Amino acid sequence: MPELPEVETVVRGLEAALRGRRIESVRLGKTDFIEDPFVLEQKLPGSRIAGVRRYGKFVIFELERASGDLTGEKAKDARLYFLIHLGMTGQLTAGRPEQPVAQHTHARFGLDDGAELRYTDIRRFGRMLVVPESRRETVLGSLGIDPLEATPEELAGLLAGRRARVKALLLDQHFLRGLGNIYTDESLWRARIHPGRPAASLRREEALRLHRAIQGVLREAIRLRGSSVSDYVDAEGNPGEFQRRHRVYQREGKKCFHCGARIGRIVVAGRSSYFCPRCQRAPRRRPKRRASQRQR
DNA sequence: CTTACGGCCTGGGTGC
DNA sequence: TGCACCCAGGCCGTAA
Repeated sequence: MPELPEVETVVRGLEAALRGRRIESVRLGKTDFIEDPFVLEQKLPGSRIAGVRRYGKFVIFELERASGDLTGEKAKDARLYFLIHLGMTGQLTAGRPEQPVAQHTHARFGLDDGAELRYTDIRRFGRMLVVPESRRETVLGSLGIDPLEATPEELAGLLAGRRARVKALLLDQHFLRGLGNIYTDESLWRARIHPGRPAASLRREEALRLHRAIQGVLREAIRLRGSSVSDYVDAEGNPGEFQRRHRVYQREGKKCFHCGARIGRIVVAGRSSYFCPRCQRAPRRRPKRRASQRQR
């Protein structure tokens, strides 16, 4: 499941392999995950890949249109953004066109050095769209801050005053951009915070610990080239290694690396949430507002 | 506005 | 061999 570290790994691989290349051809298979397939076929051939970047879980190809076909007013849209969200099972790989084509490969882009960029996606939960500069904000503008760029104060400030459960917020791409189920669970375990805690109930010290945990987990995961749980592979088609370092994710019933208690699973924000019931204490049951009810 | 929740998309894995 | 069912992440609509 591509989250921030996986997308970052893919982007670094693509950047190294594709920067400066010109797209020569586009071949599409199933297109129901593409906003407008015609625009892809129309705009991409002839474009040069000026750079490949990550924004949240999006891969962004910065494209420069050949200068010849641009005039006057349109020049400001000379820069196009080719946005790809890998969804759950999306893979973006760069290789030789003669390599066998994997099942569920729905887009192939021929490049001017003879290489081929391929998009493979079993579930097609991914997304693909081309937007001009002027529409970039519409698509990406509502996303939250990048967890690797956020300062401890920033995160603590955003969590304060929110009644939603902390895990729901961490998963919300409009709150933080880039975390998914694996890295929220791993971060919360590391910070020893129960996923069901209301965000506002976190003490300052806990919020700072969470910030530290998130950045630590993400940095290590990037260093190990992401987690390959089901389908994820990097730009060269190789799996990552961080799944070996998972401490709670999909470890229900196994021993906690901290305390030895059995890892539990509950549903929070509609997602399976793995946690250690001893290290990550459950929030107090909703206090019934009876004056007579006393604590402990 | 905020929050919670159910449903939808697709197809691999599982259990019968 | 078949088949119903569950689940995954993101998103959207609805209700409180």
